[in-house]
Amino acid sequence: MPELPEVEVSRLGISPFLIGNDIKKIHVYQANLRWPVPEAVYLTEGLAITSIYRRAKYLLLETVMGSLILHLGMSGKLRVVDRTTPRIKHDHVDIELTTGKVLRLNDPRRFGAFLFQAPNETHPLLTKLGPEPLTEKFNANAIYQRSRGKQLAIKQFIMDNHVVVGVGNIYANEALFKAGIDPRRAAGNISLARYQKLVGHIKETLHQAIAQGGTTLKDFAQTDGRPGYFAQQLLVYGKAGQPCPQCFRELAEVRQNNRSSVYCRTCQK
DNA sequence: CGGTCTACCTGAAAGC
DNA sequence: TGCTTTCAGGTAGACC
Repeated sequence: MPELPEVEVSRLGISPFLIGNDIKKIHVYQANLRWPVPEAVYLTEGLAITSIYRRAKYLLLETVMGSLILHLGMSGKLRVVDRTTPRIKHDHVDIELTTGKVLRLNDPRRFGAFLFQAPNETHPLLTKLGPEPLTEKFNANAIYQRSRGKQLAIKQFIMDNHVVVGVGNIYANEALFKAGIDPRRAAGNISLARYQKLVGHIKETLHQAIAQGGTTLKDFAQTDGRPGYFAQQLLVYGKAGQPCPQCFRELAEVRQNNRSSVYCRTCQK
């Protein structure tokens, strides 16, 4: 499922229901997510959620005793429902509030996570992450320098969490198309000027998707339970064999590290 | 270290 | 129709 825009949209969607309200009880129906759910999550029962922020694709719900950490993996969804709403298949975790609302995590593939971090600590998973893509810390100069000497394909380079977080397969494809860069090109073989273009397109693409409520394919629903928006304008992802939106020649597809890359042989070099 | 590959899990879709 | 195979938006950790 979710790429960064969906996670950000989820954050915006759930915040009004959660911030300032008390956690009544945490219900873990399936503790075997990507990592076992730690007992420490129960330390937050009885406490108010003071803020919710996002780091990469992790959501952190803060209380004075520590933060609950959520990750949606490939198939996770968050919804805010009434306490009495019956659970459905793959509803694994409920964060029940004293308001009668419940933040409910549904995740068929269980690649998601529900973890905890103590106050003034950073969970080990969050310590090695690269810059946020929508901040100044992610800029052309920095990744140009970092890419020198690398034979790694540019697509894999920008999907590396140490380089920049939050660029998943969909947006890597889209941004490379907009920047006119062949996804297979060696990262170390790309000029600063082209990195400037690429960085701009990554930021723009993510901004657009957030603004439109997150790209919605089959797995995402709005956090208040309404179905999500459908198909923002993706230019190339999932469109192999169809005409390039720019030159109308057939879009090609290759696999890189087991992930599909769709690109235009003519427009991307 | 840099780069590649597997593993985790379910379900939809495609192939036969 | 039904069985088998492939693929899916993530990413840590093992491996060479």
